[in-house]
Amino acid sequence: MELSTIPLAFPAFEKELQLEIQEQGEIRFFKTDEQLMRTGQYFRSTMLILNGLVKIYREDDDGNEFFMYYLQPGQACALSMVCAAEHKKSAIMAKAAKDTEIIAIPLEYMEEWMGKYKSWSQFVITTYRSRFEELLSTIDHIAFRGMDERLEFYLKKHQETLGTNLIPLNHQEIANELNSSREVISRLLKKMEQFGKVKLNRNAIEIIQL
Amino acid sequence: MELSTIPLAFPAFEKELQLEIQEQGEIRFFKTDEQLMRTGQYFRSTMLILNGLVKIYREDDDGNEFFMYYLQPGQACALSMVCAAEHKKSAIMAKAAKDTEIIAIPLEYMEEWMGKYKSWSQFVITTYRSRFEELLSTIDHIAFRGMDERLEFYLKKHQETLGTNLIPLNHQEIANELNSSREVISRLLKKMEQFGKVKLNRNAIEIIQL
DNA sequence: CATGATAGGTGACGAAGGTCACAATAAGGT
DNA sequence: ACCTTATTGTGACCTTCGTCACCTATCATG
Repeated sequence: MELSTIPLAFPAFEKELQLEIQEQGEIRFFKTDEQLMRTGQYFRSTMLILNGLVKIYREDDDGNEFFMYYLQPGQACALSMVCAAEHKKSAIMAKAAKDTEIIAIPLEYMEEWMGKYKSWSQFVITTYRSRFEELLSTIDHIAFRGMDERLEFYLKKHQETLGTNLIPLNHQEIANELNSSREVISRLLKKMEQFGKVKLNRNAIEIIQL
Repeated sequence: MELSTIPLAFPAFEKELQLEIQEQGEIRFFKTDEQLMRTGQYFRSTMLILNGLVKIYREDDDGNEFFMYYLQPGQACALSMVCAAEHKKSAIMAKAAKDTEIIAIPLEYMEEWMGKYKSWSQFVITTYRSRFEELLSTIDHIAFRGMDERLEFYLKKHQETLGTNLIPLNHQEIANELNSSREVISRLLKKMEQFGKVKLNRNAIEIIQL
């Protein structure tokens, strides 16, 4: 299986790089809702997503969590790169949003390939770049916008990423990810329903139009 | 002058890279409080700080601003790298906090040097990495902490960066940078003064102990 | 179909922080 | 010294959001 999925998820990599990844990387599987990394962990490897979907959270000392973004096949966890390179412990959590297959690249190869494969260094740069923009937009939302707008944005993002109008989450889960409380989310969703923006079902939210 | 300041600010660069920077880069001076870039601008170059100090802000559509971090000599603006590379317009503002000298590197060299000079690609990665961490910590503060803690953190950062206990800012300026209002900052500062953490002067705050 | 268990709804209340109006102090120039 | 202006202090009030208490609706399972 590895023979086919690496070129599929990372077609831009040189053939030799793909082979090295296959040789040196360690494939791991995670079922939906399983944690790929937890806060406080040290990394000695970075993770490339082969297939599935991964949710990245920030977590503070008191256990509050906070959704940041999704990782899709062909992407890598920029945080794990940062942490691995600086020998720092993670302050993030990653959870499988679907059944997910990843390949873990040990730190030493990560560094070595930077000089050896142009497509790898390109990939690392692009990863930082896109996550950087993601973070900036996250900051905008929490700094400048209220909970109502953040909720809409959150739903929109899920709609795009999951490619469906039916978001399979309950109010409590959304509240956790926005670092808010269930009641507040319930109230705001109700208001959105009155405006015809969504339709509320048990354990799912159907997006009509945002 | 260029002959001396480039190696001084960027000692890790290869000799040839330093020479290329000097040849292709354009030196620019900014006086305290002058803007280096404004929101909405397109970049065709990235900026290296030679000396002085630069403040980086995020700005939203309604003109609210929001302090993110300082750039010191030897550092580069990661945002300008992102924007230049993606041909997107800036959503940030940069302002000289002291009289500042920078050198602007056109996009084409930025790309070319990535493959040509190991120290350059190393530098770009490190720049992303450290700004990334800066952003994460910013997110933590606005997501999980109240205004009081954010204010203390803000003052601490200024103390370290400026290397002095006398922060030359008035309440209005601080409020803008924390995206709050003058009255709130005044009240919180007063409270901190009562706790013996700071001493308030007109147009300046003296840090006693945080 | 009875009974928990889980999800969602709602009102009351409080704390944080934004806004408004205006008073009280400096600082600086003339 | 006096006037002007910029800065800071303060009380009243409002909105948003978090929290508590408790209720209702829905689902799954025996």
